[in-house]
Amino acid sequence: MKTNNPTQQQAVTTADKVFEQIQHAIVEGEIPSGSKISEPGLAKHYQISRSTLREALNRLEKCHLIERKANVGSRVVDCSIEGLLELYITREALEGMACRQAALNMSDEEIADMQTMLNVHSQTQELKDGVAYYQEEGDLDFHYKVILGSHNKQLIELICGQLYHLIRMYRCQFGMNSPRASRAFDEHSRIIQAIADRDGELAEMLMRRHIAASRKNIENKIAEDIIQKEQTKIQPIKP
Amino acid sequence: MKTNNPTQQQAVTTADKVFEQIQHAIVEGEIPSGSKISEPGLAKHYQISRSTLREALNRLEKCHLIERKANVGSRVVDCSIEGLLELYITREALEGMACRQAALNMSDEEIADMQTMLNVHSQTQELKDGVAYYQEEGDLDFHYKVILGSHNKQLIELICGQLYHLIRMYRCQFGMNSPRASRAFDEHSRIIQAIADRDGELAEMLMRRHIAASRKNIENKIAEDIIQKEQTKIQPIKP
DNA sequence: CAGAATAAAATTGTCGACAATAATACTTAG
DNA sequence: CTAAGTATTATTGTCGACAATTTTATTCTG
Repeated sequence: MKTNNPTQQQAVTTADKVFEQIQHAIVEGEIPSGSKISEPGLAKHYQISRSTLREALNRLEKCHLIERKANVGSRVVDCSIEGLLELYITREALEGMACRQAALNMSDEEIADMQTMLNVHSQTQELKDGVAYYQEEGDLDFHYKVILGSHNKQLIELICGQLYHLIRMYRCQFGMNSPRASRAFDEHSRIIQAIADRDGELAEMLMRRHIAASRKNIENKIAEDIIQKEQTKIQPIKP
Repeated sequence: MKTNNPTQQQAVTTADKVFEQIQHAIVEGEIPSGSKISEPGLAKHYQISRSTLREALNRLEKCHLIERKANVGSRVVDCSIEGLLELYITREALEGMACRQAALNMSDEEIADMQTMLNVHSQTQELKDGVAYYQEEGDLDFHYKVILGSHNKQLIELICGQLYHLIRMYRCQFGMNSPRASRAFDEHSRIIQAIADRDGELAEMLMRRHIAASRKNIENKIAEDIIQKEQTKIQPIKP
């Protein structure tokens, strides 16, 4: 599974590597959301000093995966339904604008590139017949391309560098590989069309509807699965 | 001058205090934008160990005031015109949405509070007769209240905790205490009205126009002052 | 004299130890 | 037996030193 986003430059320092490992562990739920983080414990577990662990924790805090309080310690953010909805509202605002900017700033090559990508996804989708694959990889590919297409460093950093880690975490924790594949495909198609037409206003509107629809879809699913959530929580590394 | 934003909890650890000092120094231009940061130098200057300085640097990186490269070091972000425009576009998206959410989620007391604030500013403005005061303090007060009124932690953190430090930095570096006071006042007034009417759609639209207008205003001013910019750069702490 | 290769200096990353603060266990008074 | 206060333990914050890497200075070769 391709979990990493395109903005993240390659890890060179050991703090970077440990950061990625812990990030993965949090996103996948191996370290449960809401749990307290023991600095000595984690440092020992990853065979590193506490200083470099703290360096890694700082990066985790940067992408909002943990929260720190002075003289008390760090906790993994907990995944509440309200938090998820707030996240999607924020995403709607940012990606909507990114999509508008993409319509203005993307090069013709980038647009052509995205259209061919959509065709590939289309075939894959026909083959796998509406299975979750599209949602997992294709969906992220599409959104990343649009965001990068905005050519706006602020937007790219905020969405790819920060929000999307949280989104992936929520997706894992709440187990949503939503069955919106075919409808999402149509929506993606129309968005690309608007971008190709250089119609920023329409592109933004469509992207916002796309995300809002996704949010409402999730809202419905959660009401069903909410009881099972407590049981599916995976054990932490250190009990 | 009230430079701190409302989300920032009180500094308790020494790293926090040094962070605030450096933050102030960067925003005010005492440490020039684009300059390299010497860890040993700054640590000696603030009489602290390099470890706690690095802790402070991590927080500065969190609000996008410095950038780090592995094994190379930190630089203060440099204030380019493109960067400023990108920042305002991002702000337009986020604050627009915050304003929409404020219209939906603010309590009646909060709204009343904001209306009285506007009256106070109105009088102050009449007294000082359109001087920059309104832009400096009143404008920030208004925007902070709207953002907090969204009751959305994601939006609040992103805007108040991150973007606004950069915005203040740009304001200082480019010396913009813009003379849009009276017009901005009218715009604020209409936004509050939309919020009071619980009209989220209109509130978002008005806020986006308000920020877009501010952006265009800046765009014009910059073209004039751009030559003087290099000369007005203040000396760094350590040469 | 110019440019590449090498050596020296400086800077960043990592480590282990100590100090300050918070959480826990225990003692003692009511 | 409960509750407040105190002592103990554990955790976080800070420090100085060493290792790894980059930058600068120097040397050597064409």
